[in-house]
Amino acid sequence: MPKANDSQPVPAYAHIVNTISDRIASGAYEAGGRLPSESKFCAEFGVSPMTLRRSLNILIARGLIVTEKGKGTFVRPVVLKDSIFKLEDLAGEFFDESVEMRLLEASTVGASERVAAMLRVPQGERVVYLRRLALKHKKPAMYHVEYVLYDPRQPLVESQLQLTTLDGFLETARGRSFPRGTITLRAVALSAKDAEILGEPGDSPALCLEHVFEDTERGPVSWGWFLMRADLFELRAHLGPE
Amino acid sequence: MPKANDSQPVPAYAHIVNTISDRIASGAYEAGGRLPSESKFCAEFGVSPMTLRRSLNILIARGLIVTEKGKGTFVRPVVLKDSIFKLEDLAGEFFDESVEMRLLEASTVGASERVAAMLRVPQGERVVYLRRLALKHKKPAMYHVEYVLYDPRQPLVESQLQLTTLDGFLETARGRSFPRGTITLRAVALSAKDAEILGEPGDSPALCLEHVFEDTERGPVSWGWFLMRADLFELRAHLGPE
DNA sequence: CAGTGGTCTAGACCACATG
DNA sequence: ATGTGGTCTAGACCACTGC
Repeated sequence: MPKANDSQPVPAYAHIVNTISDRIASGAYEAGGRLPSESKFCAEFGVSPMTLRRSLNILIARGLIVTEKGKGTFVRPVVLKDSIFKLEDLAGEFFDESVEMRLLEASTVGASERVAAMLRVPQGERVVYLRRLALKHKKPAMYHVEYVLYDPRQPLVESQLQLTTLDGFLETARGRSFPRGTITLRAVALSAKDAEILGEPGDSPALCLEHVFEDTERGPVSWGWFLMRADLFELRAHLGPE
Repeated sequence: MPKANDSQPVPAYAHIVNTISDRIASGAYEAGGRLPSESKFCAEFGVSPMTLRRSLNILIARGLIVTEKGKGTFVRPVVLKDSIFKLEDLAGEFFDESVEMRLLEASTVGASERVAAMLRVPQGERVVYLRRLALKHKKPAMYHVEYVLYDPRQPLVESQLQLTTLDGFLETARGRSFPRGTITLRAVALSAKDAEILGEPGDSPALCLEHVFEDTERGPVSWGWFLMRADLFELRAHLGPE
C-alpha cells in the first residue's frame, strides 16, 4: 500500500548496505561506536525488519559491524588479521593479452616416492606429468608443474592440454571440476633448475602456490604448484569500508 | 499453528545450509548439476520462501552454488582462483605460548624520502620508528618494522609499546583502530641486515606483509612490514564444501 | 503460459540485557 | 517492563526463461 516499488535496479537491502557502509567510511558512525537500533533503521529507510536485517547480515559478513544481543549494533574496528587475500585478484591483474602460455612437457612418468605419497598411489605407478610456462611480454613469469592421476579410460591428458590456451588456467585448473581442494601459498627460493626456466638468477625469491585437488571418494587426484616471480606477483587486501 | 519452534540452537536457515552443503560434498548433487527449485526446497524443509532464500544466499556467498533467473540453481564447480587466504589463519597457527615478543627499538627519526612519500609528510619530518622481533621457541621468526605519524599531542608511542605483549600484535596492529588499510603480501629475499636479525643466511626467502593504515581524513598514518621466515609461515586455503 | 529466481511486507515470537 | 538483536511466516509482486 505505502507505494509502488519503483523497479529500482538497486534493491532496498543493497541501498541500505551502501548507505551504512558510507557512513562508517566517512566517520559519521565512529569506530567502536553504537549504531541506531534496528527499529530506528527500519523507520529511517522505510523497510520491514526482515529487509533491514538482511542488510545488517551483509555488513556483519563484511566485518564492518558486530551485533550484541540485547545491547546493540556497533561499528567493528578494523584489525590487521582481518586481511583476506583473493587469488582471483592476482589472476585478474596478471592475465591479459600480453600473456602467452607454453606447454613444456606432457608425458607419463613413474611416481616418485614424494608423488606417490601425495597422490596415494603405489610408488612407480604411472602418472601424468605436466609442465607449463606462462610468459608475459615474451618473458617467463610463472612456471607450473603438475602430477595428475592417470586413468586410461579417460582422456585426461586431452583436457589438460586445453589449458594451454590460458582460458581457465587459474580458472578451472582442471578440465573437469572437482569438489575439493587445498591450496598453500608460501615464499621459496628458486632452485637452480627452476631459476633457469624462469630466467632468473639462482636462489631468487618466488611465490609458490601449491595445490591438491581431490575427488569425492577417490582422494587426491592432482598435485602441483605454481612458481611465480616475486617481482611480478603480489597479493593485496583492503581493510575497511568500500 | 504448524508447530512450536523447538528453540533449536541451530536455526532453520543454518540447518538448511549444512544439509545442502553436505549433499554437494557427498556428490548427491553433482558438480554443475541443477538443484531442486526453491519451492521444492521449501516443501522439503517446511520453511517459508524467505528462510529458504536466506540459506541459498549464504551458499552463493560461499561460492557453492550459482543461480540463474528463470532457469534454476546449480552446483558451482570449484575453481582454483576462488582460493581465499585469511591472515587470521596464519596468525592463529603461529601465536601460542611459545612465542615471545621483543621490542628492539622505539624512537623518532627524520623521515627519509621513502618514508616521507608513504606517510605524505615533508622529508625530514619527525616520525615514530619501531622495530620488533617475534621469537618462537627462543628463535627469531618474524621481524616487524613500522613508521608512525608523530603527534606530540597524543601518546602514540605508549599505545605502540603495549603491542609488545603480543596480545593484539596482528590483532589490532594499532592501539587505536583506523577505518582503512591496505595490506600487501609478497615474496622477498632477505637483505644481509634483515637476515642477520632473523638468524638466517643472507638472501633467504621470506614472506613480506606490508601494511598501510589510514585515517578517515588525514590519509596514511602508519607504514610498515612484517618479514616472516619462509620455513615457518604459509597461508592455506580450502576449496569446496565444509 | 507456467515455472523459476529475487525482493519485500507486516506482523509474530523468542532470548538477552538493562534498569 | 522495555528495548535490543534474531528468526520466521504466509503470502505478495516482479522479471526472466522456455515451451
